[in-house]
Amino acid sequence: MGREAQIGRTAILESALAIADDDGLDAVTMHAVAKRLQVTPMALYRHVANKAALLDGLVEMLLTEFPLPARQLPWDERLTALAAGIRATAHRHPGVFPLLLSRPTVTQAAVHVRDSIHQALREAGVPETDLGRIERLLSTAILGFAVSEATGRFRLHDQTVLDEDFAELQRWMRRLLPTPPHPPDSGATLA
Amino acid sequence: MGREAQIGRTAILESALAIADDDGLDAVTMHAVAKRLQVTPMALYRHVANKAALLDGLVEMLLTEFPLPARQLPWDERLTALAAGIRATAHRHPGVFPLLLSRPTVTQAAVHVRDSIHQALREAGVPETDLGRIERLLSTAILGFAVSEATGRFRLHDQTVLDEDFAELQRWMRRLLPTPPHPPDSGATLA
DNA sequence: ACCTGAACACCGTTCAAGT
DNA sequence: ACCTGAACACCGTTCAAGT
Repeated sequence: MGREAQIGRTAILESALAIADDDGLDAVTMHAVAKRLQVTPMALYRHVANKAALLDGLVEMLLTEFPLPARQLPWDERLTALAAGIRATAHRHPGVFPLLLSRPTVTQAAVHVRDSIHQALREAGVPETDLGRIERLLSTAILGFAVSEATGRFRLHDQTVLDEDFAELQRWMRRLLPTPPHPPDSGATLA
Repeated sequence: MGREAQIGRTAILESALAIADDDGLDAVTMHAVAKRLQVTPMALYRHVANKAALLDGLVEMLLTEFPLPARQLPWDERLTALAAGIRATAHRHPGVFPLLLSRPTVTQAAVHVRDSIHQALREAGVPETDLGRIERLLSTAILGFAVSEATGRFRLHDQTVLDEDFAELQRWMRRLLPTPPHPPDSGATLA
């Protein structure tokens, strides 16, 4: 019975991501992915349930790319690094990235990202009851900006302008959180 | 030669919007729109250039729905009302709304919305050089949240939770702007 | 001027058949 | 177990033809 598999779920997702990066999300069709793998479209259905499942897999790949910052870093640097990493992923994969704004946090990788933000907010002094809300609003602001860049909503503006926009957004994030991340390095903190 | 037109651009857009509201954006096909108008798909091409132009038209319809608040209102109430109106449009048209996050501000209706925000920010004391940046960040945060609701990213949360999320987002907006909108009504302001 | 009919190259997906 | 071939009901869009 056995027959050595020519393709697998990972190869399918990698092909689909490459197509999306090169030619946009609309170019990701079952036919196109199959062609890139030198296989018929129907061969894909042994490895992914359908096209929706394939897109879910692509989103999970992006989430896995987000660089979770080391726990040793101060919480504000962790938030800043995570936001920058998310934005970098949007720049690398503008075709797939907008899908992130329509997926609830249910997969493993998505939960890890959220937990990382929760932990940083905890250390920032956010009360436990507010963690969910603050995380939703912060991640929505970051995702909204990154999606806008990915889709070309800001296409009339120079990259330098958008970089400064993002820096300002980062400053807003900091201003909205309760406590300063580390006290100004004066000896007063020892008193 | 003349032959009385059976359909027009407006009827096409209204049909397309109704289909999107009922069955989602993917259900908006040239065939489906034509069928609803009791016409062949090819008849549409006399009134819209192609499907992309039809979707552009839908976005313009949503922008026209945004209720621009009266200029007599204090600027903070204007921003609050505009944000609430944008969110209400997302709730009414969840299928089409996410397209707003991929369109630059070029059409007439979009420019009117942006100008309305610019004027409110001016009265808030935002320096002229910062108007563009602040407007982009504020509108991105509002759109990001509304799109998240429209797509179902927050589908695991109750409506009451999301209402409170949005209220908190509104408070953030206020906190980030330079001056208080109207002095606290104590006699001290007369001194 | 506006709409139709026929046609084309695509889609996603099924089913039975091959190895 | 995995892949293929044939098939189906759709897509967006063209072109020439009808009124």
